[in-house]
Amino acid sequence: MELQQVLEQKVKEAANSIFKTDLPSVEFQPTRKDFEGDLTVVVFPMLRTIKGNPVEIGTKIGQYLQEHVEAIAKFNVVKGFLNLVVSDYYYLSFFNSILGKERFGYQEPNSKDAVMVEYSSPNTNKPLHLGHIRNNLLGYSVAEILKAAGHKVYKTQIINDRGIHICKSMLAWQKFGEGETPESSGLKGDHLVGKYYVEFDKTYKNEVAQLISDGKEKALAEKEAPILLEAQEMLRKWEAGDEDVVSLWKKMNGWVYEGFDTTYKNLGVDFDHLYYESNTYLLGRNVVKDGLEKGVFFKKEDGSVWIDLTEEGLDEKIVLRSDGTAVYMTQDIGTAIQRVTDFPDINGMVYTVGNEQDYHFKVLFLILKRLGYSWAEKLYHLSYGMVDLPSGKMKSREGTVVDADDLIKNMEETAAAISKDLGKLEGYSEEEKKVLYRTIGLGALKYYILKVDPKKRILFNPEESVDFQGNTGPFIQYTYARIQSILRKAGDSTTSAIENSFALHPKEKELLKQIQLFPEKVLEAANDHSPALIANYTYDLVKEFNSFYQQVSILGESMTIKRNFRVQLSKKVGEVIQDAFHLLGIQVPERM
RNA sequence: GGUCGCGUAGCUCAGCUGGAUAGAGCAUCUGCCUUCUAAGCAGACGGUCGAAGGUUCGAAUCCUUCCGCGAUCACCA
Repeated sequence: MELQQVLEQKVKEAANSIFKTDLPSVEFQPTRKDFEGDLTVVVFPMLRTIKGNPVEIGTKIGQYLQEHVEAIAKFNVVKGFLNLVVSDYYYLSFFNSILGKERFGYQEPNSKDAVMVEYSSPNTNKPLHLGHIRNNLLGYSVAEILKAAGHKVYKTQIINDRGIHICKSMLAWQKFGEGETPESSGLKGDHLVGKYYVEFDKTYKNEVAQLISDGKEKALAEKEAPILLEAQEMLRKWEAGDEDVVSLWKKMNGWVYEGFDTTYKNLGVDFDHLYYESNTYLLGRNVVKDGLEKGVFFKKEDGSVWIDLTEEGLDEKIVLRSDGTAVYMTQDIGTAIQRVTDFPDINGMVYTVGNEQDYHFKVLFLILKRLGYSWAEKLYHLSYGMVDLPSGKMKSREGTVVDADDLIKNMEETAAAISKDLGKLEGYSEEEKKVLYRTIGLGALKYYILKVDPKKRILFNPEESVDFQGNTGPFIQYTYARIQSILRKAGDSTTSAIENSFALHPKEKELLKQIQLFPEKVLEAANDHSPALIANYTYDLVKEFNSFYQQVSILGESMTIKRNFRVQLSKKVGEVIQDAFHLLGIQVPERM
């Protein structure tokens, strides 16, 4: 990075002194594997300001660089590409400069604006499923990446604890539950509540079918099924503060939270601050009233309030019902403002929500901008694709979901089975093994999901399950474990100083180049809100290391200088793997 | 219908701020455990980058049109 800046300067200098022209910019790229060199200057763009043959121009600039830049050892020109060979000395100096640095690649903590990252935000009427897992992993990872990029980060979620959906579970439990509790049934709280949500749906469907066979029209039957009317009545009571309903609501939500907590803990995600919709759903109405006075919104004859977004190519959007009650949008406006009030230092928020809500967030951000909030410019919808099954969409009501808890358990079991098969864990206690199986199982799952570009949809086939070989979490964890094994055997060479007076093996040089990329990858991932960039970077690093490991003897090297260097190089690769995986929320094992 | 996103090897994905013969993994096939963990390494096979135009010295990458898949356009959340 630094070298590239120096080179850009020097190339401009060269153009100036040789061709008497100013170059607006210089284009670099890593040299392709099939050519000699480390960094390549593309000559073609210069032809706009320098007339002549690209090979000649490249050669002249190459000569200039070789003479004036110490780090450039050699060069060659192929067509319009000036390939620069960077000296071993340069890479060794670079390595020395980061040797003692912890978390090389992370920026100074809290050196940038505070950002709030929202993720998870589930409904409280059913357990979490694979879709929530993607959301959680993405949100958590992006939060960690933003931290590493220097931001202060608040992780949050808004728990959708009120509404018709939870009333459905409550009602079904009241009718059919016979006082069942998590304790009495042995069911995890969220699963118990989810069970009654499914119960409700069954009854509802039966009632609708009955009404239809009695001669009702379908649409009417769906609106008038007695159990639905009852649920709606229950919601009204809740809003009126009916004691019995509220206390049932508290009890069942409590069960769900306990269940969620377990799942979050197992997944390894956490939150700094929680918002509950039951506290925030009334927010926003005053803001809308103010906005109405300021002319941001307008009122229709029936009293409903709207915003006109046709100038932006969107439609009119309702922000307050004619009866004065809030819609989803009203609430989100209020919540956003509330958050900035609660955490005055935040300048920017990330909403981790599926791409089915793209339109909603586009509108929300526009409204906040029109209301004149400066931070509204820095809102980001981390929109991700749905996780689908081969059979289609996951539907909780119909039971066609991959349950989060089941999936995590499955992954652990698969990891255990493979580990036992390989049998490399002699000396490990049962407890240590359990921890390891979890590390590997979760590593496989998290990597599998995070390595794909967030905006792409994922087709998850439970039959084929998640791989443990190739471009996978366990592959990377395995490399880390191998490195730790070397370090255990290396003795004092893990800390001895590095001399930079020897020739690098090509594999060593490649590794150093790859390590050098880490800081910019972190910034890029933060900028793009994409954990996939970190995953792919780590994979490339690890592949490079394994190739080195295979070809070059580390502990078997007889020259002490080289042996020490290789040990330290391996150690640093291990650190980068660990730090990179930390950004994905994945643990690394000492052995596996 | 309008808007947005996606379409790269049999499968899963990189590459997309334009640059050299488009890269990995899985699957299939071939080698490599008397040397630091074979969840590994080395190699073979496999591509009209959805299609057609355009911009450019140069396009998987940018623009237009079309096709396919998905989402969205509620006084639902």
